[in-house]
Amino acid sequence: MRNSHAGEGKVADRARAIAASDDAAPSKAAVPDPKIPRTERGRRTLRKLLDAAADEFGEKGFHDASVSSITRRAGVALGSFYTYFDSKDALFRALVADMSENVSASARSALHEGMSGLEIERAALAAFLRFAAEHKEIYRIIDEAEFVDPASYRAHYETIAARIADRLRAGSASGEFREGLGELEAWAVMGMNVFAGLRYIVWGQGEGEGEVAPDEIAAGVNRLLANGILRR
Amino acid sequence: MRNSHAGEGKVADRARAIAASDDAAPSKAAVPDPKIPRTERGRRTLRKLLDAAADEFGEKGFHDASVSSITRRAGVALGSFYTYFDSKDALFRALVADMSENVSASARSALHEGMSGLEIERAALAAFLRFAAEHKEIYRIIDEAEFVDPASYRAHYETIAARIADRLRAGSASGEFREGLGELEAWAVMGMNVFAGLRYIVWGQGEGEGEVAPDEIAAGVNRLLANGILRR
DNA sequence: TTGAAAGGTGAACCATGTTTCAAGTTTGGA
DNA sequence: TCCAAACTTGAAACATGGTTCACCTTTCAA
Repeated sequence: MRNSHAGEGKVADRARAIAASDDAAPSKAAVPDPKIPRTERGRRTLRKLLDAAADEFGEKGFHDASVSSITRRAGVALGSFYTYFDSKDALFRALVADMSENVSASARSALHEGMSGLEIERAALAAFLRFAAEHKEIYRIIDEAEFVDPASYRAHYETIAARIADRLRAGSASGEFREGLGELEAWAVMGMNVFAGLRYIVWGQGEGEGEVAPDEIAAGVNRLLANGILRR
Repeated sequence: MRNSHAGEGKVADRARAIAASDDAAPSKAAVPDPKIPRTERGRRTLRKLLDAAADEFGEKGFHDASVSSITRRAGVALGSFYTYFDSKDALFRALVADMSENVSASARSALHEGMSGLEIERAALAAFLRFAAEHKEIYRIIDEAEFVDPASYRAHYETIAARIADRLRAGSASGEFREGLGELEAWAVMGMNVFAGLRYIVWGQGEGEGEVAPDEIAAGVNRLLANGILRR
């Protein structure tokens, strides 16, 4: 994990998103969690903590991660942590909310006007896989939310499923998809996507490396989704 | 959780499976984890501990579960726990191995000679859903294995995926399924199944109850799997 | 320039929970 | 009937790590 590519970037925008943006935007009622810093120095520290936390949680999981280790990574004193978060849990929740939002946003931005229903599903999956490749922590963090923050865990999947269901119904309405698609199918689609990402992005290829491109995976899953497995 | 239906049964067979069966069967080299008891009393205690642990882990998750709470449930002294397990982790591992084995067995036993490829997939899913309905802890326990016992977690899904992949390839070979089905499709199928179970079995219906029968769910997913979403 | 607010520090406090242990009690084969 | 092995017990030793706190430093607006 650590720094897959350059140093900056990566979680930096995550941090920024949470830590009241630098410029305009009147704080949009912000996430309740991090106590928003009032000075530039404060924003930098919060950012360091969030970045360190994402790495730490991604590597060790919630319970093996420790606040002191996080502050150590961030190069900050233990006590400072509590200037920004009420608890280890609060930090985790902030991270979950943010990651959840980021995946959605990422998928959303991959969709364009004029795409067919099928293209939309393929593009959304490809975007998700690319996001996961860039932020492998997402799986561990979301998965662990099942235990640390069940409400967010459920909300995460229900939100995504709802969005997929809407798209499927729209496809049925337009005549591109068959009738009768709904929630069940949406959950099935989501499951396909999540597991494809687990196998090929998070765990990578079994043996002699090789990296399967997100687009190939998305194409394969899309074909299955379109026509099923029956020979026609 | 606790006692959905009658008292006995449920996890009892799980316990028995691990705790060297009462009757014949020369201990089949047993799981390395529980130190196999030498007396009848010992076997009873081990069984009680395993049952209590399955409930406890299912309800609270690994970290919030405590050894003392487990022994309390089991009606056994704290110290006795260490007569049977080296650690809390060891107990958890034993449970994961066992549950994993039980799901597989359950699905396997639902398949009969002469079923078509499609029927096999439907039956396997229906069996899995029924099993999950009876042992809702399975989701939490397997999911938590990602953090507590990563190797088992991976092994669990890889084993299942491999089995599905074999069935898909067999279907291609027999001409029932289209060509080109393989690992990717297997993972996608597994994902559909897992998420369908999460949504409809573990989380139940969103609003006004109603219980969707495993068979209905399996039928719906099976139709998607067979023909996809495109209108034909 | 200045001082009040914001931020930083880390030792110490605590709560929790795992594991050990020395001393009984029960079991079951001889 | 007998006793060594198996099993039980629960208090206490330990380990870990989250959270607090009293005091110090930096920031920044006036």
